[in-house]
Amino acid sequence: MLKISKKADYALMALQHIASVQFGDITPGRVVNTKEIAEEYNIPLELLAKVLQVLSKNGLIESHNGPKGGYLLARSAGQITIAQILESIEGPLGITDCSHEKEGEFCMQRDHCNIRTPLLKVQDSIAQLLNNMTLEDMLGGTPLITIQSPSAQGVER
Amino acid sequence: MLKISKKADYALMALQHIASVQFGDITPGRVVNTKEIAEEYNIPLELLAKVLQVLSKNGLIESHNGPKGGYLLARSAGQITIAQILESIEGPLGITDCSHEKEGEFCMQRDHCNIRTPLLKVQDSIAQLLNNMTLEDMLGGTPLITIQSPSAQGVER
DNA sequence: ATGATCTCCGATCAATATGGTCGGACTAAG
DNA sequence: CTTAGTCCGACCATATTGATCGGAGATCAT
Repeated sequence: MLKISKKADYALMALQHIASVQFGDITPGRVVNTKEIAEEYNIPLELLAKVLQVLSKNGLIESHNGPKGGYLLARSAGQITIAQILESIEGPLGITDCSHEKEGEFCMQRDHCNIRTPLLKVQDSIAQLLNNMTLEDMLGGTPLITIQSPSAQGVER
Repeated sequence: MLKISKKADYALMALQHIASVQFGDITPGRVVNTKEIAEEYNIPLELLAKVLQVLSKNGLIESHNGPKGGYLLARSAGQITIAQILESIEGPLGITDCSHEKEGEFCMQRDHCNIRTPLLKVQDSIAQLLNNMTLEDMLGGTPLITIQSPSAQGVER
């Protein structure tokens, strides 16, 4: 339960990769294209492309067209939260259907609903959790990808 | 994103209702049947029935067959956690596909995966949150349902 | 300047999971 | 023994997700 979609998974992997390349010590500032990521992580190329499109559209990354083109983080890794990434792909956080009810629309159970308040509390807790975690935290937490470079030039955050 | 299924919603509503009846001051220990819950909360009868079957099968509630039959909480409200309820309906908690990988099966991205560890951390936090919240907490948080028929115990509305 | 190639982009199709429904089996009261 | 009421298990329709295809735009090499 509460499984996030594959697309969201791919988005996280891709952004982590872009961040590690862009802010790494090997080739800082390098532009990275879709194909590179897809091959590195065995992600279907076209699907990943679509995911990156959405991230670009939502202002998380910048796209550069043409040969030698690719993607670039729109802001620093510390300024991109997990919540922002997931919401870009899967839409706003909502444990229940009635989380974002507009004025005038109610779920069929609303009038006698007994679980709305406590569930919203749970939702807030999760939101807080995801908002306090950034891409930078992900870089530090796990061993970074290591591109085949014989001179292992210490990769750190 | 991270939306829980309707069935899980219904399960929570039903259990909250059963608990509030069983441990309430009006008719303590009363058995409550599917129809009563379905009508009270406008839930499709047959679907709710299926949900309750699963809860019964998983040992959260006890079923009593025949006329005057119905369901009863298997243990006290304080001993039933939200996590147990949700997992009964939607299966074990798993943010990612690789959360419960058996020995020998790996996702296609596993060898270079860079997000597994941090995501598992997030998952643990959510699990802790859901495990620390019980049905009893839900009873206290919201105004209890009020059956509007002090005289007749039976058909209303 | 121009061609060609490489990139991103939008619309389309299949697979899975969910929401919802139907008829049968059992139990216990009258 | 009859009968009404309950739980139970298998079935179908729909919606969301996963994956795919061809086209438009931009940059570099000639």
